[in-house]
Amino acid sequence: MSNAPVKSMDAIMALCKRRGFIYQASEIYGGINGFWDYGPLGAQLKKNLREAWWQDMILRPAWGRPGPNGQRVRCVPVETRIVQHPKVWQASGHVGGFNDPMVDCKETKNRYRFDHVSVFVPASGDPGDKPLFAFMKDAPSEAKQQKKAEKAFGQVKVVPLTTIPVANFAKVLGPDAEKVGTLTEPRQFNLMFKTYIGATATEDDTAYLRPETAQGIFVQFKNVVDTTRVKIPFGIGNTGTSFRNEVTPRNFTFRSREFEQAELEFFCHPDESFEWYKFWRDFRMEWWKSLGLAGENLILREHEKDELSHYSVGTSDVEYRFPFTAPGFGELEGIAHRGCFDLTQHQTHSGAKMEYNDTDRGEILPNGGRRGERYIPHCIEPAAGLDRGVLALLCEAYTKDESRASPEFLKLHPRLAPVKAAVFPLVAKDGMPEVAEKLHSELADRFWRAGNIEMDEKQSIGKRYARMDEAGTPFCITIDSDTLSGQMVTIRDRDTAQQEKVALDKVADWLAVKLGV
RNA sequence: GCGGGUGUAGCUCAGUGGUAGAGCGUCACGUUGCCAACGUGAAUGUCGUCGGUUCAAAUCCGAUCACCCGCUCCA
Repeated sequence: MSNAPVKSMDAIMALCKRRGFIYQASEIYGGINGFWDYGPLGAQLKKNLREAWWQDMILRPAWGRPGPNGQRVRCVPVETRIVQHPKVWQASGHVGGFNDPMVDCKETKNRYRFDHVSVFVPASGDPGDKPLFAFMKDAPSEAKQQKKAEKAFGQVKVVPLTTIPVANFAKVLGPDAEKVGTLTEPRQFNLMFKTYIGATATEDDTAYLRPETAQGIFVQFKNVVDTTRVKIPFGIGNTGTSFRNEVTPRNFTFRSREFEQAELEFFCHPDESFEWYKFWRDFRMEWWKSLGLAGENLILREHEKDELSHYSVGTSDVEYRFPFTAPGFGELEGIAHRGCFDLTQHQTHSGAKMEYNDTDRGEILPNGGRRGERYIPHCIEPAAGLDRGVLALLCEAYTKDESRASPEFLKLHPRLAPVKAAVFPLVAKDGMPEVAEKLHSELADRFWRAGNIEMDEKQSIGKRYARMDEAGTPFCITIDSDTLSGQMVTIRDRDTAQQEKVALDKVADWLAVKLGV
């Protein structure tokens, strides 16, 4: 466990507001539960993260390194719609899976997912007038209820609450309750946003806002294969907004009802799927580390067997220790081996054939070619949350150091920092502002693709450094008397406050190296 | 959904029935010689929202919204 003190989430949120990273959505109307907007710095930070993903997953997947098959990894993008045919969500299982029935306990006010509650009942025979002891697996209620049940019945067995008729709930003792019969009948909660298509919309025109971007990829899989000359193994990436009616939006932007995903579906032959799963799992962890989430706040957690979806043979999460989850972790990205579940589901529901004709496989024919093999590809899904990524980066970057003139600052990685550099005249006289303005123009024209270059001549030099520290700007370039006399500028490093002298005409090249552009 | 807490300037907060406040930040002018320097001045609030009680409400009451914490859920 970390010895570092947990950072104050209140302080991080205050900085995010103060410096224009994150605002409450519709704030002047009192806000709206589960929605957050990005201000100027936040919008640029998130764009930089999205582009880093796009560059490292689509344009040059896995930084150009070979995959398990020894060849360069190939990925292509798609951009699919938030609104899909309603049948997409039936095929994907979301209409069922996102409608989990819940039971409430009237006594303890706790709410449980109906299919997560288990019950101790007599191993044989009738419980008579004794209660049935409900519990949550791996919760304190399990041992407590087991003890009571064994005292009442001797030999006990475990059955799911779903097998108990609602009429018998009166005999059920809730997991943390004192009295029997406090559990309500299961109720439906729809986690998908509903909408209506057409100007004269009626219930017949119901559609849903996507709860994940992945299904758009599966639905277009066949088109991509038929029109782009991709060959298995390959990936299809998709980024965009998704919606979930979270029961309890919480923890700043961590659990928002509208959020952005960056998902890759990597299609491969079933025999190679486990190797690809490990490849992507390890690369995704490395990727987040490369953006500054290094250290013990980031972990890769392999799911236990009983956590896995019924179709998945392996899933891991990249998790970050947020201030509000510490000492625990919150998920940034899930890397799932989804088998051929999704394509098979869509093949069944739509009738479209999702088989891939792999001409690199099968027996060798007399002419030297291959007979080919037809199969539904298996799929590895690294699915990242971009808003969660931004939040983790902000939390990790937030640094408090009372010994500095600017006690709060953001150690954002230069690749992600919304402002790449700032140019200051040491004092606003003696021609320094003019030199600064010229350098600012030069740098802005050269680096505008990467991010902002700012110019600031107001107030004392210390205040300007402090302002840039809070914005996470990695480099401040100061025009001083050495510039006027000897064409040298002073560049100050955000994290160390160390200064370095660089020739005025070499600043752009110096910065290009530091920014890696 | 339940329980607890909070809501006053951009941020942090004081103000418990009688004229809306402080520090920091922001802006302007002056100053400036490397880490939120200094001086002078300025702007910024329907006191979360709606309703009620009262001669009078930021303050008391009710409702509602939002955020934080716990439970629950979850990517």
